[in-house]
Amino acid sequence: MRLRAVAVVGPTATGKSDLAVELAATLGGEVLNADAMQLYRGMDIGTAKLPPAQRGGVRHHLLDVLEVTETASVAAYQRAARSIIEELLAAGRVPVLAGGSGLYLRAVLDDLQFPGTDPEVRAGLEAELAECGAPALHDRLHRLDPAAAGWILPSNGRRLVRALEVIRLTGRPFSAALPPPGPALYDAVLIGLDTDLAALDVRVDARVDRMFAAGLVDEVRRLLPRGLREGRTASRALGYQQVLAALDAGADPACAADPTAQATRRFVRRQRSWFRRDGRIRWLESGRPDLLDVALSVVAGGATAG
RNA sequence: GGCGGGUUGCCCGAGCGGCCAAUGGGAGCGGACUGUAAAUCCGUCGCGAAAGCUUCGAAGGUUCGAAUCCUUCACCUGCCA
Repeated sequence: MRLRAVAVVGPTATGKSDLAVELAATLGGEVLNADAMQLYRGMDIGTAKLPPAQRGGVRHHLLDVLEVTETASVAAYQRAARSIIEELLAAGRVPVLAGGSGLYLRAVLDDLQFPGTDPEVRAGLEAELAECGAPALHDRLHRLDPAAAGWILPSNGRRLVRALEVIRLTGRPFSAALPPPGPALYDAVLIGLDTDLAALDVRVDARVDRMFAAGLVDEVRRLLPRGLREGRTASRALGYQQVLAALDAGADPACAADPTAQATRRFVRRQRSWFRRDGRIRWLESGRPDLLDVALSVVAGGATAG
């Protein structure tokens, strides 16, 4: 069998991590995390990070590589992931990506190029956004780069800031739009795990309950002195965000379970709408008894079991 | 027992005679997405394809016209006893 990368994708709570471990174990590979929040050291329970004991002896990469105070970055992730993938392939090992961060996955598997960033330019634009509002930025973008202004809504401050930042830094229009999925790099096979929405919702609820029972609140408390609150990305993670809000409100943090489950259910829907339009993904029913076998045959090449 | 305040669409909550199927937020449903992506943002959201129909605790009433005014009833709630 020729050496190719594998990516296990799909919404939360479908069993991606477990399948990835099994695939890696069987194929002689290693797992690469493709989940923006599992990048963080100390964020274990709430991100459903596979505990070392459950990694089946398979080496995992890109877990615990950021402090909660650090802001995550797709571009940095892209560089790191690619360099690991290339090393693995060179060593004859199969890279198995697993995660639910759609943009991160595409950054690795597609030819996306992220123009640079500059903290000062960014800060300036963000200040302007706060003062003048998004529509003002959109007006400016419209003058500088009508194409970009056409596909970024006047209300989306975040993306307007980024577009203007790129233009200022590169002096060129920021016309980059997400390309339609082409052949994946590393000859990657994309395996999607999903199941009936109602069933998924039930699994999400149960999973959130388990997280709180397993000590998510304590985990958040432990991360506070390490700067969780100041972390731009980490403080927004599902569960962590809700526990922080409860603590701030002087409420019982255990009450954060409900909003966490709710937010997670909404997240699942966003993930689906992201992955759904990637025609390269071979969707498999999460939890089917022969999952590993079917996945292996998909990896082996084009088998139409499904 | 006495004097108040309240009851609005799945939830919270505006409206206080016509411009109200009823501001806004949340949830739900759908969608977008190139350096915070578990982020950010958009649409939709009583029923109906439409004409139109049925809503603002209940029943009456006043008015050309009421969620908005009056009466009674039910329930919730504040203060004084």
